[in-house]
Amino acid sequence: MENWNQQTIEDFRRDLLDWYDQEGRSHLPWRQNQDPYRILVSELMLQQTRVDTVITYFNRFMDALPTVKDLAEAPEEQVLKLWEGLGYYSRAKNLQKAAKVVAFDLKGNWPESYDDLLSLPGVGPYTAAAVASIAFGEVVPAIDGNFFRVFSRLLKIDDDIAKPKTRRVFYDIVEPIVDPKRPGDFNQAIMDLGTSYMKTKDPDTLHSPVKKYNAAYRDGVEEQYPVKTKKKKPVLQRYQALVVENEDGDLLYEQRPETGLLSGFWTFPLRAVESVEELEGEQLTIKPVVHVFSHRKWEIWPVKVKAPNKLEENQAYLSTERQNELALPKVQHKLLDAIKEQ
DNA sequence: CATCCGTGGGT
DNA sequence: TACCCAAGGAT
Repeated sequence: MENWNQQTIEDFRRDLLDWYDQEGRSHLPWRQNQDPYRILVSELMLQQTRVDTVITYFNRFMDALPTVKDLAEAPEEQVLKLWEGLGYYSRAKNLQKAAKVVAFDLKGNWPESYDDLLSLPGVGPYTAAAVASIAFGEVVPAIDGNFFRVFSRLLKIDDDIAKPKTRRVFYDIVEPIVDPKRPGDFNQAIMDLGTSYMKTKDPDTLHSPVKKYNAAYRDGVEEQYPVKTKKKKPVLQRYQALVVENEDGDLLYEQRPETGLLSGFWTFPLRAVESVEELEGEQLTIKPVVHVFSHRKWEIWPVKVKAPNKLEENQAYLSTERQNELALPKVQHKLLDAIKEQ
């Protein structure tokens, strides 16, 4: 592993920020100003999600709910509808919880330090550091995937970034490198670097503004970094989706439990089946609807069945209009498309 | 600490 | 196709 002296650190900051000032993504909508609300919303949306995907969601969200008070007072149904399709929906629920803390409990006075921001729902070490540095100028590294990748290559850090304890290793190494005069810009410059010249696949280090600091490139081992253990593949689960239409043309839905995957969302009633032979009712499609989550793969066979005599507590017939109002998970949209095609 | 938690894009 | 990845956090 490399060890930079003070002069190298200062040279690196200058080269990085000079490049950032010239070629950084200053056009991103959450970089218009340093409003902590806008920064927080963008950071929650960007967790495990690409910038290109987030931009549209972010602009729509800010148009609908421009202030933290607007978000705190909004119906959760509206917040989820604005989030529909982004995934990891607990982020949306936590974001609104955080907004309520700021707007109501703290009467609009934002927590400004890393430690205080950490106490907000949905705000972990990365997001707390990002908001503290970008919105409030605190000198703290915002260690995300870009940060891990960039500095693992620059300094040849061999620790497995999939291990939680590695965050502490990086923090100790990198904390002295963050520019104390421009911590927010420093963190964002690392992100811009990590998605351009130092991206995951096919990096362009030859033209990188910090090429001369890149030890892994110098030694011809850049593709070995970052060190990261692989994830396990999703486990296959088979279901049949019960499709029931009443005399008004409404469809039977079932609300999922308040915990777990897609918690609280409405879908067709899903029943686990061990094999296709177990399917009951009239099969509606030739091929199953397949949907892949982070850790599960659903194979769903829509079947038409007769209406139940009595609805369960968590069941209801929903009109087309109501279905459009609600945020529905992607897998439910796929099911609707599949039965519509038949 | 390992696992859970969505989705879309790239190869 | 099957797999990997992308500005992580809660439990």
